[in-house]
Amino acid sequence: MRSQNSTRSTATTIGKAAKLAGVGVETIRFYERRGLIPQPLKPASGGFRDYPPDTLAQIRFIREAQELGFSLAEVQDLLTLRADPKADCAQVQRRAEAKLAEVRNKIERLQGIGTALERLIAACPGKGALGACSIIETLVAATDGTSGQPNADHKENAR
Amino acid sequence: MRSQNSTRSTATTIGKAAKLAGVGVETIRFYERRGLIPQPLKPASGGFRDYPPDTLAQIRFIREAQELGFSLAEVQDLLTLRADPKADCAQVQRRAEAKLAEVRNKIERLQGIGTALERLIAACPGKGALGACSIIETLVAATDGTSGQPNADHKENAR
DNA sequence: CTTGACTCCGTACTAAGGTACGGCATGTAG
DNA sequence: CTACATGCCGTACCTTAGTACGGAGTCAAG
Repeated sequence: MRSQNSTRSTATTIGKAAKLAGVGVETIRFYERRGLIPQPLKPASGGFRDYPPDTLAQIRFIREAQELGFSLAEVQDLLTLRADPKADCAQVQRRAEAKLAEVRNKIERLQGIGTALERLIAACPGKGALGACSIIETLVAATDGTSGQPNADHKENAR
Repeated sequence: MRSQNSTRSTATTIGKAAKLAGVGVETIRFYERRGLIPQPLKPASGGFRDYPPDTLAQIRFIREAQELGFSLAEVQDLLTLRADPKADCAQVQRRAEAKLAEVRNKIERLQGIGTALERLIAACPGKGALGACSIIETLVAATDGTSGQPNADHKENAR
């Protein structure tokens, strides 16, 4: 039983926070150390830290961005877009636009892989041996990237 | 000055391969060790390995997929979709479809982040202090994610 | 034939992103 | 009140994905 601050909402301690955000307790502590999320101060009255929903959302965001190919450093970058109250908006806008371009680029490239997979699926007759089902060829055709032709006379580059 | 030999052009040794694929020599060796790419055998006549364009394409594909959030293990998974000549097509198709679903999911989530960024950009008046520019809030609204909170009494508590 | 750049191979080290562990403090249940 | 789960904190360890290094061997030019 608590005497002070007796709202019956069972404070979100780190363990619950971890469960709610879908990460491990240690991960939260790690993010705190890295400065990716703020560490809630423990109540002066003593006891455990209480993680606000805000921070939980932030943790989920971190994981989300990470799974989509952003490093923690980049995520931090994204986070400062909102975390810095003294940056002026124009600057934030520029950075946001840069990130947006990155995101759109990622989307396009993923669509390239998606298209390649679709073709691969379509190309397979559904049964029997394959051997000609090449995502890479399809992918290269879909996305390209300085490809080389098979059997091409490949001279150049003397050292 | 090189020999005027049309059928035989300076073999693509590992160094050139690395340059062509945009990775380091050591990375190629690492991929070989991991079984992500085949290691060309050295010519019986002695000398250096010759990397076929096929393998170069594969290396580029690996990097591509990796930057889009696939681990090397997952990339390997993608690669076996075409590398295994004795898997029957139906099975490959199933796996390809699963991967395609993953890809589409990634795209959707990226679009969520993209939308959030767009809103962030639009919301900023262009000048002045912000404080209300929150990608996370926007993002959470756009993508959501495990919106299950057991009787959360919390709203705005600490700041 | 010598030089120098490059290959080959094994082992070792690094960086990022966590995970685990041990010891003590502190809330809650029985 | 006592047990026990959980919080707190620091340090150590792990996995993934490379990088670097050292001492050979090899090729191509000068």
